[in-house]
Amino acid sequence: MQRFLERLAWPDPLPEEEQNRLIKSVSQTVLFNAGDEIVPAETPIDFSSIILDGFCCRQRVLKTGSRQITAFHVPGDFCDLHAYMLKTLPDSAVALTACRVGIVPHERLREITIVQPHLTRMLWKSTLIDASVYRQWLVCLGRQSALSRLAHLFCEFYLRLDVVGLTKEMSYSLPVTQSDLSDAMGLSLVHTNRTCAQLRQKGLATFAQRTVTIHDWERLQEAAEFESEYLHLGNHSRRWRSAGSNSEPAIT
Amino acid sequence: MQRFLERLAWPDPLPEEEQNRLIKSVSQTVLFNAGDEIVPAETPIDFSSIILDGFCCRQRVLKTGSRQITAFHVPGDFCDLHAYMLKTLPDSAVALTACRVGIVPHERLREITIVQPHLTRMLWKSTLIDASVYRQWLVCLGRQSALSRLAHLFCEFYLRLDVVGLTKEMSYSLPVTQSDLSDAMGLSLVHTNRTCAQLRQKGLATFAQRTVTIHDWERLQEAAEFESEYLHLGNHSRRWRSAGSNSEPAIT
DNA sequence: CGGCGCATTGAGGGCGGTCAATTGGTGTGG
DNA sequence: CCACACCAATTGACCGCCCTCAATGCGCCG
Repeated sequence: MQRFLERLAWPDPLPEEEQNRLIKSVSQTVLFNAGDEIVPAETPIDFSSIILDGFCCRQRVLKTGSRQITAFHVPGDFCDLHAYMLKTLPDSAVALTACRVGIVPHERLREITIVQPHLTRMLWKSTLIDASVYRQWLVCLGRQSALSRLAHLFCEFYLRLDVVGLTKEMSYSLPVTQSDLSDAMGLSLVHTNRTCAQLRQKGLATFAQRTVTIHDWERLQEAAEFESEYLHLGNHSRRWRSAGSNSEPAIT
Repeated sequence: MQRFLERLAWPDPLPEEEQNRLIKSVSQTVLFNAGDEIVPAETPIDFSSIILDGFCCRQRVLKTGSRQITAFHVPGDFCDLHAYMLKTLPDSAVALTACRVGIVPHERLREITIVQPHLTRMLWKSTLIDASVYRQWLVCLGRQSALSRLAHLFCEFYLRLDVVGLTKEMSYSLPVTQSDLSDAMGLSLVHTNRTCAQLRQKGLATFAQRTVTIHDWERLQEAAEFESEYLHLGNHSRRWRSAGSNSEPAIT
């Protein structure tokens, strides 16, 4: 929960009063197994979910059976804050690993919008960052090669996970299958596999044993045409403050 | 301005007090010519823009020169409400036709979040609908054929324009080039042209003289695997209430 | 009339898709 | 400890959707 609060008003700390309000708004925590549906598609819901532990995605399955992942969510992310105003979403949230999820009833969110304008803006902002990532993915899917897309995804995960302290040196655990990566980047499984091999051969990054290791951060970013601004992490990612070191906490 | 207000709390009417607040928050209106940059990329801004007349898009140009359009905006849309919390966006807003734009200083939006929680939620909601469209486009770009993508785009525009009264029978003006359509759907210009021809030959829809005419709404939706829910128009689009008729106003 | 922007058409090629088989790691039960 | 099942990763062969290059048509406007 704490790491979630750190990120919400990022890079500023969230006032204590608002922290408490948010913590109180979690009515319960729920556990899911890998593959479980956290939130079903096309079903009205009256709560939103924060990922406290584990990885999940939002996905849509077409009539042909093909799947498109529209977003990945890591610990600290709301996976369906968008449902607060929209109630029903056309895609479902699915656990990619075992997940611990905090449930926030929409009624509590509504109260927040009435008495906590600043916190409201921070929640709003977090959905706008989601949208910014969607737009970036549109650029990747529409105009970038398979190699660039995968490289971009690996860059994105690196920064997102770094903020919540889930990187170690230049590598991080990415507990998803190549099939998941394919369905996110609009590629076939076979081609994703070959592209991973290419990234490895070029000395850019390796994806193996569900772990990404970045060999050459500079060249990986170039290959991806990666510009981190769309993630709106400020320059406060630990990466930017002291490369390699992960000793100092970002915000208390 | 009025048609904008109708849509914001859609399908409910926006309370008069909030309507006035919004109207007052427009500090000025500005005119742009086709091709003008309405809002530059990577530049901090302190206002957001409502399209009062004309069509615009958000777009990103890569180093290779290729362009990806991430969104189209029609009259009544905020084209960069997302900039309210994020301040800087990596893509620019560009006028596709002559545009009349209402400028809303962020300071006014901030005041709204403090004293008008309901209106705040409606503005938040409109950005969430943007995000919902982005996710749908991700599905299109990632997993659908060129034919499906174009068909989907034509369906989407039909409903979005219908809500603001910009359709006539089963056709509407879409004042963009095939090149714009290509850059939105991640296709080459040549292939977009051929796919338009295919849509016409199949009797689904025609795009000519910057006008889309839908010949077979049912089959067009099938080809696109189009489900309108993601637009969150409720069932209040005039299309759904009385097909073909456009006499009764949706909301006063 | 010439220039310009957009639409259209043809030819050829490559990126990435599909089908299919194999390998390897892991967990389970005999 | 091995047999087996199962899943993910890997590799090969082939193919097609869509891209690129290039030329032509067409309407508009100065």
